[in-house]
Amino acid sequence: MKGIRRLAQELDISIGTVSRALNGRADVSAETRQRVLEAAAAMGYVPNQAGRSLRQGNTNAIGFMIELGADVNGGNDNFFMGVFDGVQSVLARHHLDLIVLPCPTGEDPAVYLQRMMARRLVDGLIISATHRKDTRIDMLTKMRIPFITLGRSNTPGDYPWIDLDFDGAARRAIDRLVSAGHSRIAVAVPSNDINLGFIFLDGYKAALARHGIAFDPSMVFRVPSSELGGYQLGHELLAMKDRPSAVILNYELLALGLYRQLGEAGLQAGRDLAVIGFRENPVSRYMSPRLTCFRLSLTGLGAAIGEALLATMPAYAEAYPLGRTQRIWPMELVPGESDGA
Amino acid sequence: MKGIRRLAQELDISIGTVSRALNGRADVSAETRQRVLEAAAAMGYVPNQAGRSLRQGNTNAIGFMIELGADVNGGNDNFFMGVFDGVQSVLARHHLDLIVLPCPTGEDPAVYLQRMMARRLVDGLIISATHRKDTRIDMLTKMRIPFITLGRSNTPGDYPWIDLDFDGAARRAIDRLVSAGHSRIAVAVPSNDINLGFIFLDGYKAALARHGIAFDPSMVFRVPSSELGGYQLGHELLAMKDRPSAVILNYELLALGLYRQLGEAGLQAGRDLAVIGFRENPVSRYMSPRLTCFRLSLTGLGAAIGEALLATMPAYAEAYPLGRTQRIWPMELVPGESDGA
DNA sequence: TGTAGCGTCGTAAACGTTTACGGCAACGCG
DNA sequence: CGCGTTGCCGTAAACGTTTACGACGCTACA
Repeated sequence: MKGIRRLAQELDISIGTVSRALNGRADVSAETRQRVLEAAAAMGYVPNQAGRSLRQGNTNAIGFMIELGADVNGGNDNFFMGVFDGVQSVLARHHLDLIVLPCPTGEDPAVYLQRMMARRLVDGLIISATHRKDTRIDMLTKMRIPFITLGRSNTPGDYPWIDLDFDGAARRAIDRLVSAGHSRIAVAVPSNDINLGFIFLDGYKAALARHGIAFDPSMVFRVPSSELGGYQLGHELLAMKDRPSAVILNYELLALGLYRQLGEAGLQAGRDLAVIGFRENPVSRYMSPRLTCFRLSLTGLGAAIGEALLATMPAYAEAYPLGRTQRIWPMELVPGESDGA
Repeated sequence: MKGIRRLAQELDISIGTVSRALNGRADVSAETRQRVLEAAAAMGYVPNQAGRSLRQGNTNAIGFMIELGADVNGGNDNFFMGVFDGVQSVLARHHLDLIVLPCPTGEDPAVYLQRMMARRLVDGLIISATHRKDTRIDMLTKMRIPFITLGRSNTPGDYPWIDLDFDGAARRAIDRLVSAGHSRIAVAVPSNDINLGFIFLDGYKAALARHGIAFDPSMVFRVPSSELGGYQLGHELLAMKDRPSAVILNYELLALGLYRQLGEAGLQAGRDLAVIGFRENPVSRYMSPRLTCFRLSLTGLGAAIGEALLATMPAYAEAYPLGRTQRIWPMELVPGESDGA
């Protein structure tokens, strides 16, 4: 005899009553409930999730899919660790667990996602690193699985998302550089189809236009989102005949490789080239010169994502009124030493 | 009508036969199997994991618990991303999925683990960031859940583990520094109870002894495993009356803060202080000066962990003969510019 | 021809829960 | 006193699989 049956036998009551007592239903006397809870704690009983899932058709878990491929921005650093913390702070209030689903490098994210959803492991899903055209969005809507994306995609449709303020960051970076006298400003974006690069680039163009500066396609550099990519960027910049005086980076760790390349040429960021990076993290905070970049609350972002996801699930409608969130997450510019200001 | 029942009805055969056909059992004709597989693919049928788990008492998933606390070495970088890839390469061969269980910052890892195991989400578990005394090990052995730890603990018992070669790394770092003429060599280890710091320190002491250098407790610095920790380390080093001429770091990103601190004093690693760090990653490869440190294959490590875990599970005894692996993972010294050689 | 063996398949129980339903006693009220 | 209501509980079905068991038809062989 195992599980709830053993517990019921021990207490000499029916398994139905035990279940109701544990689940906090009203039709069980206070005294019985007390006895059940104590016995459960004493015997270390915890309901079998498979049985429970089978019966009620849900899992009480939320999934967070990440891509392990090195070229995906954020896969390389502590970004997700902070976000996970934020998501869990919300989920914990509803007895939901967070499980992370790491898509192996080289596997098609859509195929991986299909496999994982087939396992019915989670009730809702957070997907990150949205691509320019992301088939996962159609797939999830078709499967009627509640989800939210961390990052907009270009895929049409009215799906929920939360995204960083790439547009605002690009605009403020340009504003800052222009008012410091720069007019030839390069931009580095990812070389893959992750959508954030496209948004960043759009913001860059719009900001230039606002200042009456003509867009020059030769100022756009597509490089891998890695330290190596920054090194390559530096190489290309140094090889130009009339070098830009400033560059804004879509990924902060590009700065490390760029610094290295500049240093090898006897140059220095801030003095010989103004650099503004995208996201503050411990590394960018301790680089020399310290990177001028944008700060955001990772746990705050995670919590917002968690709440927005639950808001799409009818089961949590009383806590989070049903709705499809589409939201830009704000970022704050933190001045460093790399932009020469 | 849903699931396997619908599939059976469609084909006008019994659900038992359908199940056997899908699971590759012998007692089903080749023709029937073919029809079933085609129909399943056509209807997009995939077995409900809850039903399957309930019946056969397993989940076909392996868990990987990580701790999100910032002070845990590895939580800050791409370490786990590489290891996940390696683990999955092995698990995929056995139709096992990897799910990552992130313990929130501030929650007791043992309590978290208990909660997650109660869900019966996984058949086996990988735990990382082993503490000096890690209650999770006793807990898992008592619960008879197959597991392996990434990192030794000081907890007694004959449990399986794979750990990096901290001892060898410390020894080779010391050898290199001594033969370059250094005799006052400091060491930085984590300020928390993660076990790897203690092993590193033991290796440090043993290596010094081998060279006939007396151990000096004032050469040991316990700092948080973060860039800030490195900055603090630099501060302490610079404040000493007779400064060591070299330092070895148990965590590579300490170097970033240390470099910063040195730079602010007009000093430079390699020239004014020899620095050897522990683990190579993209950041340490692009720092200036490039960090002399130790390289390892992350995916190779992950694959070894996956195989060692499966070797503890009777269900996979034909693929991996039963046994308890205890193994030191080798690392290779990659010379940089930071040790002045 | 009888029978043993084999290949193939259907039947039904079992896994551990939750929950709809009904029953029973106690209680209140007209 | 009759009857509806309420509080509490037990019964049993249902969730979607897997698998032990037995049945059936066929072949092969004595």
